[in-house]
Amino acid sequence: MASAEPIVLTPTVPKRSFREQMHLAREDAIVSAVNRLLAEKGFEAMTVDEVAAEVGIAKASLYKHFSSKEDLAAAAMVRVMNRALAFLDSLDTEQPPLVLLRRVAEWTMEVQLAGEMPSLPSENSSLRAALASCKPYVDGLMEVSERLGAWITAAQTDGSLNPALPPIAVLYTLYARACDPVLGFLKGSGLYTDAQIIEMVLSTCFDGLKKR
Amino acid sequence: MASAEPIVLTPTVPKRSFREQMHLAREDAIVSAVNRLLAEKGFEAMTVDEVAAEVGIAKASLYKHFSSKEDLAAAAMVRVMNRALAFLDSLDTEQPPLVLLRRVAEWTMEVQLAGEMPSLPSENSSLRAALASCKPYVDGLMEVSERLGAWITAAQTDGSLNPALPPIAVLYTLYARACDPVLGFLKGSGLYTDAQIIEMVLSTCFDGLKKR
DNA sequence: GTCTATAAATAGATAGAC
DNA sequence: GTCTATCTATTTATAGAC
Repeated sequence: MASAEPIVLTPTVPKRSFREQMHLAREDAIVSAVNRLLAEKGFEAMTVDEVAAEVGIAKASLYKHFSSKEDLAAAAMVRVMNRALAFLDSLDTEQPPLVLLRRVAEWTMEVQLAGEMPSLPSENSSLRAALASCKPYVDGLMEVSERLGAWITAAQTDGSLNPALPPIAVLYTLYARACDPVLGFLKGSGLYTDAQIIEMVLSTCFDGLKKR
Repeated sequence: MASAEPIVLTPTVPKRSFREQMHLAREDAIVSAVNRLLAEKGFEAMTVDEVAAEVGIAKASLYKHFSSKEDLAAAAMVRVMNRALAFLDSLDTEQPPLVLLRRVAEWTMEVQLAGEMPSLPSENSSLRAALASCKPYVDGLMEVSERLGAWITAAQTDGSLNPALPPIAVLYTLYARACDPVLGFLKGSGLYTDAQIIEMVLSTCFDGLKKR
């Protein structure tokens, strides 16, 4: 009968929630390591052994969380995309669209200089296919693209952005700046602070090399 | 005695020259394949087996010409550098320095769209070390940098290039445009011709995204 | 879910015949 | 110098005990 059952001091709901939190925390640590390695050496040069070593768990345990190296990398890409969306949400949309676009470019460069921006997979990498069939990634990318696209056309309408450029060219240019090797080059020169580097690249991006 | 020696109908000098030509032709074919694969998938994803297959020779034969994968890639990088130097030599230096710089950027983009521009090795790739200790490459890179550097300062002096930018930032920006993923993005969209793509990226590079 | 141990495939590089 | 065959190390991924 029911009266024979012992009193349970730790209810199952909080307990499962705690376990889930632990689970998510562990996965977050994994994704962080992947993200860092992806930024440092790219998908091909990154090994699953390195990831496991950096997280401090056995490689086999990794595969309980993610079923392949591509899955691992895709999770990191999804997180970056979500970070981007969160940043877009944090912006004051009352500002002029050009200012918003500039803030976005600035943010991507900060992320890159922090060593947290995964470099793009080359055109026919196995990661490309995995990303293309990863709904959270594709959805996130589309969402970001639509929001930026709206600001781009708005900035072209208000006359601050060059209206001769197709919006898609502007969008791709901003994406490319997020992984621009110029940042690493200038950082490697040791001549400038991160802030100076970002200012210079923002200037070349929005104002161009020619004198104004 | 000497009178007993047979008459040699094929002198050794032309024969060795012919053999050397064959040798160089073979090596050129190898370097071409490496160059193409390097442009297509990067150093890490390129395999020596692929190179051998593309050239149509056995892998072991490759290693008679080049002692390692890094050597193979370095040879391709050296050739690109020499192509760049040859292009610089072909320019009419009577033109304004800004025009010269624009022509250089245009040329690098043409090479990239032709699938012949090797992508940059990531910061701590094994290729980096190999290149750093490859004198022909380092010398070529320095020569190119010095020539471009002279044009950059000249263009800043004559007021056509933004004088607020450190010349090294301009130089690195031009190098980065040579491997700009925007070209591949736009090409992949299928919306524009190669000439249109180059024109757009040249515009964003020199004129910036903002309206002038 | 974590571990140790190992499978299975592939990489770069070499041996040795011709 | 070119080939076939092989070595050695590494890599992705899994088996199976706990």
